[in-house]
Amino acid sequence: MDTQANMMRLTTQRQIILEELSKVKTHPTASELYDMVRKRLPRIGLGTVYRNLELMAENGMILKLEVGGTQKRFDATTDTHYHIRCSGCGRVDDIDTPVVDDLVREAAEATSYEVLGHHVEFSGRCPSCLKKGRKGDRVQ
Amino acid sequence: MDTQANMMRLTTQRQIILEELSKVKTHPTASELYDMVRKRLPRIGLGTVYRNLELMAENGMILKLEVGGTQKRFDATTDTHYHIRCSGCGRVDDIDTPVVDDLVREAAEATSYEVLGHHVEFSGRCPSCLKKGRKGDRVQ
DNA sequence: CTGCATGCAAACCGTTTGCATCCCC
DNA sequence: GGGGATGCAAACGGTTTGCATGCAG
Repeated sequence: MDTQANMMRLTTQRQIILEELSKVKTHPTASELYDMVRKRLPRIGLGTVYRNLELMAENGMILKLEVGGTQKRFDATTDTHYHIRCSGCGRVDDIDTPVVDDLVREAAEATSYEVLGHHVEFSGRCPSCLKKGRKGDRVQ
Repeated sequence: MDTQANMMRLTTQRQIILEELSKVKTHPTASELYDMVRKRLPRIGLGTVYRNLELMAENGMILKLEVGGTQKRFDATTDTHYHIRCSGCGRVDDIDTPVVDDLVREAAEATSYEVLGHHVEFSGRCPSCLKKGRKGDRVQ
């Protein structure tokens, strides 16, 4: 009921933000995205990026990932899928694992909440952090 | 290898923070905990609370929940379990659902990461927010 | 006496917001 | 001409950190 309702204008900024986000398979933070977009729109403001990411997330055009770490990350792929986050460098990748809808059903039985969705986040170490050795564990 | 190694001193502050955290089944934020602890240790500093929560999380004595929302939450129960977060008020509760270890196995096969753990976070509306009606959806 | 832990306050960093201007309808 | 969108910069809120002091071993 929020999804297609209040359709917003597709301004140049919004379009380019969306394009840049769609272009990558990483899950950039707002300021990473800001840097990417700024190469094409040098005068864009950080605030505009935040505002539009928020708006597009509300309208279901993109996904706002509230994963671990300090910064929010964004994803142009909106259908439910799981993520894995590297505890070494904070990088987030998709995990190509079947979504377990049963989880929601089970949860619904186990709580007095109205269960609306779920997200699974794996944690681990990405290949390049593995290569760098087992030294530092702390990040972000 | 980090867990019991650098064992730290159990200062009064640490002990009381731990006690207060264990006392509740909610998953308090650092400043909620700060308020609770301050009733017993009026001169404690917020920094001390943060420092000690961080330390205890590193030593596996407590869990740092990096769930959605802006603030981190803490949990004295350290064995893996899932959570549900109210999109209305941000409250976080345990979900009494069997932990799906298969998830980790599947994930391990689907990625080049070294998979270390996982967390499932459900989202929904808590009883009291349901009661308050369906109006505002936005929070935190 | 020595060093880790604390209290305090300032710094930090990601995000949000107020406001004047701009641009599209 | 009017209303939403933008750029800019200041404000915000949660967390971290530097530093002088305190306290346990």
